[in-house]
Amino acid sequence: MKKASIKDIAKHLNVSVPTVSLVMNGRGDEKRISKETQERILKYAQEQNYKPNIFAKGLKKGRSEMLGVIIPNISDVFYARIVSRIEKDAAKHGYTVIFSSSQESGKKESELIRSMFDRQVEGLIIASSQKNADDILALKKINFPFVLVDRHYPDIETDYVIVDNIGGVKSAVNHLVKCGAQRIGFISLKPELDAIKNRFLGYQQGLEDNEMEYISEYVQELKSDTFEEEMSDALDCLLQKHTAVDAIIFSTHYLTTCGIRELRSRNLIIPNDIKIVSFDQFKAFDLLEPPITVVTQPVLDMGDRAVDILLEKLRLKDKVTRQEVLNTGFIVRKSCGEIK
Amino acid sequence: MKKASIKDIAKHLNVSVPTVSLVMNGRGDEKRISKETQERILKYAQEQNYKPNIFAKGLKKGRSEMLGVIIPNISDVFYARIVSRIEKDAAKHGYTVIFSSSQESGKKESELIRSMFDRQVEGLIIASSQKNADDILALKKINFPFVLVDRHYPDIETDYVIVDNIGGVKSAVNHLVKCGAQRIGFISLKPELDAIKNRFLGYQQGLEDNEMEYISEYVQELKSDTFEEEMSDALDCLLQKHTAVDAIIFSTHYLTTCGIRELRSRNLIIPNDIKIVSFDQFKAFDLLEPPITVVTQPVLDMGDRAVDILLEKLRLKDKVTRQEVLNTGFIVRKSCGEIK
DNA sequence: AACATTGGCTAAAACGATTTAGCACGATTT
DNA sequence: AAATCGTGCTAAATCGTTTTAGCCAATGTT
Repeated sequence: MKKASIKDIAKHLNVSVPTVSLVMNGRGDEKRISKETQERILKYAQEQNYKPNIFAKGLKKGRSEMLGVIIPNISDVFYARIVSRIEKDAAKHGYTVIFSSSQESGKKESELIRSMFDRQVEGLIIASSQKNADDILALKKINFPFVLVDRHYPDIETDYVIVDNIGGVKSAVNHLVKCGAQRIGFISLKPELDAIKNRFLGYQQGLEDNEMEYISEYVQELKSDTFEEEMSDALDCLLQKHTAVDAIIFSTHYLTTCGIRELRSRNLIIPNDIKIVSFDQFKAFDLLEPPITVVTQPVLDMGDRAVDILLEKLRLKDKVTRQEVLNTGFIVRKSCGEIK
Repeated sequence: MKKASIKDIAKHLNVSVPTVSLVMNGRGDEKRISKETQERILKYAQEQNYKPNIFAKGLKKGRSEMLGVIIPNISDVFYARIVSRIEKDAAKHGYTVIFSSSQESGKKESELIRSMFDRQVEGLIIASSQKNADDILALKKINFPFVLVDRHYPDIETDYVIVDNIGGVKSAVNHLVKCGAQRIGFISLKPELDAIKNRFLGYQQGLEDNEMEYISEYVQELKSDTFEEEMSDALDCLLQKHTAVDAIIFSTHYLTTCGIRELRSRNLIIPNDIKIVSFDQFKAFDLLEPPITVVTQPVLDMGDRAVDILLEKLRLKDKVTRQEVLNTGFIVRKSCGEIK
């Protein structure tokens, strides 16, 4: 567990430093180092538990064998699971991952990109705050390998892996209609992220497909940092006496939990008084009374695909961009009642 | 966003490389470089967005400014939150964090320790599988700076930050007794981890403090990879007709969720038929019917303290070991009924 | 006038690897 | 006998920094 340098090895075996280096890098045959010498070197290196100094190697080769991952927030399970998958996949290919959270701040994200760049990561995987088009453009300009996950910039052509938000919400609308919903509300966030915009589009298109009227009062958009205070008013709007909705789609898991708390405090019974669907999975949703019907996102696949694409980019060094839109899943539970 | 080396800067300003280096490291005054030269260098470096090459620096100084974090599983919220805090704290002090998950495997953990060591991290924070005493001893032997969090080796003197598991469970027992529980069961894991052993000890001591008899049939220990299948039998044991328990303490959040599923399927009403307390918080526990009373762990504090201790160790390079046992919290909800 | 001090820098070595170019020797070819 | 080739290695340069030792000119001291 202590440090033997290539010099120590060379000295001890009476060979030159380059000879050791070549053999250790499997270039012994190519450089016609005799089998015998090769074996001596390999054996002794093994004994000494020799590991090349990563800084020396990085300095010479300009390669770090590190990938950077930037996400909004590691304590959100959603991102934690993506990262866990990325780390596992990257390790399989000899890459170490360093990650950092941007806290949804464009400025922090920008700093992180630069800092990772300075640390010579070979590629980046970014779930962007979407407030940082400048850096994304800069990365693209210098042809630095990166892949966006979950969040992308629709106006910038990049590699990305995202989820079919439109389709996901449409499937929720369709299911609610089948269960007899007539007036479907939509509680979402201020449409700062493309993903959120698309969930709204999915809602609209879902209504259209089912020949239902779009009523703007049925849509409530809360701020992501104060939704807990705003939820009550939002529900008031949706539940006004004469035109009360009989179903609600929540566009994120935390809106769902927050909304359920509020509905409970109004003594509304799910699904009798109101049916609900959550876009985005949360672990205990099956434990609630009633269990909550959800649109699920293919979290692990996103991690896998992002790494695949990044590694391919690293290998081919091409300028082709690869885009993937993954399908959502749907788990029917009791929060929408029965299909009629 | 491109690369200017110290050489380029030196050449352009007609000064030597060391001069630039000294100024950039704030040692200009100490080395009596004229104010004027210092300003020229700083200004131009700024313009060129000069960042020292991290490999060259690391090579020369033998310092990486990286910390390694090894945890069982990043997709467990508990560890995700710890890591998020560690990352934030470390960044404040100029350290980058690299982390990896051991998947509770001693072998994987050992590989990770070695790989991080090879990557020249300056210190490690480890939530150990506790199957890897050898490496921990080896690290200790060479006086490598590391801190254990959440999981420690009671037989090895190291720095660590853990939670008062005994006290936490005792507070659960006390509360249940106050609510009128007479026969308290305990559902836990096979005692492979010290933390789990201590939760059991807390249960025993809690009973003792309340002058209740310890009945071994009231304790069920499940395997961590098959607890879902075993839960049903475990509950059967606790709920045998004549001697059925009237309260259960679950020793982890996932045992709690699993247990609740089973209790529901038996149509047992919480807290009327049975009272429950969960050791370890889970986000939706307040949303269940009834909301679940929990023993909370000071997750963020653990992250903070671990980084504090590690940085102090790095600074002082002493051999003193620091141990901290953090207190648990307790949130009373309705799953234990009312205090009588 | 000889010596010491200060100010303002720089030369050169070092960190540990990789890479390029090429040497020395014997064997083979012409 | 000279030229060529193959074998098995090594010397030296290089990557971008930091650090140690010390140079040279100007000024101050005795």
